[in-house]
Amino acid sequence: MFELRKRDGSARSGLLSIAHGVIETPAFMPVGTQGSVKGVSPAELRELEASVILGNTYHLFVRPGLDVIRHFGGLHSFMSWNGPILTDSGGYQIFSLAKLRKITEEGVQFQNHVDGTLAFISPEVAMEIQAALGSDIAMVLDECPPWPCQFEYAARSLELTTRWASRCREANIEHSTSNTEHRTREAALNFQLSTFKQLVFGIVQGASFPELRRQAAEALVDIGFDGYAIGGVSVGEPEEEMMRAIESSVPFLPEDKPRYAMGLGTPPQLLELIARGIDMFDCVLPTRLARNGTAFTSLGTVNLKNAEFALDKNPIETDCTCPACREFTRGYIRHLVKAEEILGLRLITLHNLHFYLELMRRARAAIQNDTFASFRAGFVRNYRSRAAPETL
RNA sequence: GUGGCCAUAGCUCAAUGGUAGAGCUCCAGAUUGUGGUUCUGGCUGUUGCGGGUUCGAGUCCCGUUGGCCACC
Repeated sequence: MFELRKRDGSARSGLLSIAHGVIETPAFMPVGTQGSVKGVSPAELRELEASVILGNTYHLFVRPGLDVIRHFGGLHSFMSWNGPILTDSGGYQIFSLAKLRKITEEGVQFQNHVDGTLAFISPEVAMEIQAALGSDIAMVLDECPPWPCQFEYAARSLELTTRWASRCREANIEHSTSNTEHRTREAALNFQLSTFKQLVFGIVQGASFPELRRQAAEALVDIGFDGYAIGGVSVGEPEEEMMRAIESSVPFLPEDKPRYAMGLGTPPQLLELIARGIDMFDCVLPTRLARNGTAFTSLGTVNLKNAEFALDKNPIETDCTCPACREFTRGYIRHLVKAEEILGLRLITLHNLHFYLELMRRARAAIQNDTFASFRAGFVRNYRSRAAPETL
């Protein structure tokens, strides 16, 4: 259940209580696509105070597959993470990774990107997989239209996505009951999994068309979900268009349910989105950029591979309390990255996740203190990307 | 000492006698429901040195220096 505790303008702070814990919002969810936040152990995630992580239905379905996941009693047990998990439905990946997609009313047939095997995912299958994964929050299967996208295509796609959302809702209810019976045969280890009800979030699509976004939101609210995501953003569109998609969706979502902007975003974007009433985020930027040597700081991103850091004895960010900054210099981390030492990627990943999670903590505190607007303005003013001032 | 082979970008190597290139390194950039991948740019040359032949030499000839191999 979601308890909205504080508002500051349109920004909100709340508590989302789910099976494996409580999530304070606004919240950032580190992405753990294949049952692992790349390079980071569950213990480290706890130390970073990550309250929820994201797993991916598509990837885990393709590999290791449902039999293995079931054998280990679900994703929590498999990866040894006992905190909340949200699973993406795989909709986005089918469109970004898989080949030979064939979309029908029933579902999507595709060739997976690992070994090319043909597979089929329908709304019911997506929910079955997520039930087997045992995630706290499941996402509906959606079609994520590309950008740019014609109105006709977006409208037709949205109708299908809406029908799929409805089917996912029904499938979830069935699984919640049948699951309990099934799970009682599992080991005691899994008892907890059998006793909770998986939440389901709908996904607002509609590309860049405000009228479609509104239709999408209203249709989802009619069906009734535990939370509402905004999808079809961060697919290459300009930032203004992304913000417009958010602004044309949020007003039609209920106040008392969490709102999740999928796949976003840069630190300034997160604050802009919080200011527009978003509660949850996931984004690969902190982890992916880390693996390419880019670290987030309050002044913007720095590419630690750059020669200027070779002799730098400062931490990535002064006063940062993350595991990387407590012990290591920029010069050393630069060396590790240049030498392709795994530790370098890990340290920057830890730092970047810390940066994102700390940003959320500060945002929550600011909302509590009714100072969010000035906090946001101050942060954004301070934040500059050396790489690309316009985009990061 | 004699004979042979070799010498081109920081490295490993290309280049019919006709505008000296590639990969790696290095220097930068991209990355938004994952992409340790990948992609995109950029810098670098007295072609070991000195002569000669030629309209034109990294390429052919002579000398020389250095390296490697074989044989005394």
